[in-house]
Amino acid sequence: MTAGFIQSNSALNISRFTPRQGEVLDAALGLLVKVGDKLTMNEVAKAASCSKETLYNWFGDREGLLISIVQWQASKVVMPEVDFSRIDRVGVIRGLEIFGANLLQVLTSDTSVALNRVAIARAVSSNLGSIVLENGRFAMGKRLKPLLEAGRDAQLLSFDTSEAAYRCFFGLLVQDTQLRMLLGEGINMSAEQIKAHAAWASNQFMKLYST
Amino acid sequence: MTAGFIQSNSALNISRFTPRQGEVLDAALGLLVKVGDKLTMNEVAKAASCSKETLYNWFGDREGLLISIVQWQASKVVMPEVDFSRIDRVGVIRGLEIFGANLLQVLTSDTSVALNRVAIARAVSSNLGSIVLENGRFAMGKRLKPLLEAGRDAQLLSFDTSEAAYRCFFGLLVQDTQLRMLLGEGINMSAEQIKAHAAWASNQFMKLYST
DNA sequence: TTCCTTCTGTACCGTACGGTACGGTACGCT
DNA sequence: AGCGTACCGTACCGTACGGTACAGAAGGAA
Repeated sequence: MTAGFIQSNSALNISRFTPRQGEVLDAALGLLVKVGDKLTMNEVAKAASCSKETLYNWFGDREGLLISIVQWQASKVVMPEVDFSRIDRVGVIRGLEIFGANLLQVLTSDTSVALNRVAIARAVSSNLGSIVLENGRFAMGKRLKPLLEAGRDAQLLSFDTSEAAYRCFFGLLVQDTQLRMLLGEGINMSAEQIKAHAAWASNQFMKLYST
Repeated sequence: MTAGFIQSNSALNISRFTPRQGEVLDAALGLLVKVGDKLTMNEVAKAASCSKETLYNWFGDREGLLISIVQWQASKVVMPEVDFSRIDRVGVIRGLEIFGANLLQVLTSDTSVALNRVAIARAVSSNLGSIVLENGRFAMGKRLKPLLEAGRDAQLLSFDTSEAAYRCFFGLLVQDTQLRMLLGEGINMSAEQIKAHAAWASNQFMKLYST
């Protein structure tokens, strides 16, 4: 059980944005965290020291800018990658703990909260929600499932579908934390608390799914 | 293990709204479910066949109207009440199942999703989020904890705090369902699926917390 | 009847904001 | 040098929407 971090989108941090566009999107993201959905194009242009016309040339319209912000952020998130070559019970638990701590860390970050807020706010009339879902929850599932399935192959875990097992782990890990943060409750989890909770969730998960 | 339904706010369905105000709030709620946060005062007035001036007289401003909608809806939600006089292992499980099924039913309803969406959208600049939290997640905890504590008193369950146990049950029950619905994923759970999932969650919960 | 209260319907005001136009500048490239 | 491209800053337009004002209907009390 070892190793490093991988980009959440494509291998070599290739994104569809130029460096300058990245700067603009960083400024927009920072603003989004501050003011939420009431972010205006004027404010973005001012904060990024670029003209509104450039914003519209690059991103089309406000919706396109928001989508680009989400994709830009997703291209920056890194998650741990695990090595399944030599897997045992302790390795599975370690993998769950590392993955869980990282996931919880991301989900409780200001950035994630802000992006989910705006995606939820616009979910009725936009597909921003599905993009967030795709780059967030769905991408996470694809990361964890190999570990779960390796555990099952090694006769360490028992479940019908890795999807169901992932959802259960997610529930144990996140509980109502994310929703409460989205609703504005000021929850501050230290790195230690996050680690401890991820360890607890991994432990509970093993109680339910280990052979 | 028996019995009925209680109002989620005060005993006798006394709310701070007149019948006519309730009609207006019902119309507003229906509209909110349809169009989400971009609900306008003009639309509400039209849908409710009342004048804008009346809306402002009754509810102060748009924010006040939204708060009133939340409180109006909360005053209509009913949850099952359980009888703890004769409690045993089967009774605890039954209580969890009934409670869980009702909670999941509420959380996956169009109304709940719409209200949570608008509360989340405005969480940065308004206290609507805390009101939703108070009437939703928090009120639910107060309903379930007596059952959990009765189970502990009867030596059937073991946990440190009923809060932690409740959060774990919530996690097992809701998992990522609510977030995905908030983000616009069309999840339709039939009453049977909800019941089955509540039973599964109750069962898993007992594996973790029964003595 | 007259007066008062409460409500509806509509017209109106001010402003914020998405989107566009355009002049001016920096920096290539030939 | 001349030209094109890409960008900044700013002024501007149109509209949607929160909030207010007001005229008049409905009904109740005297």
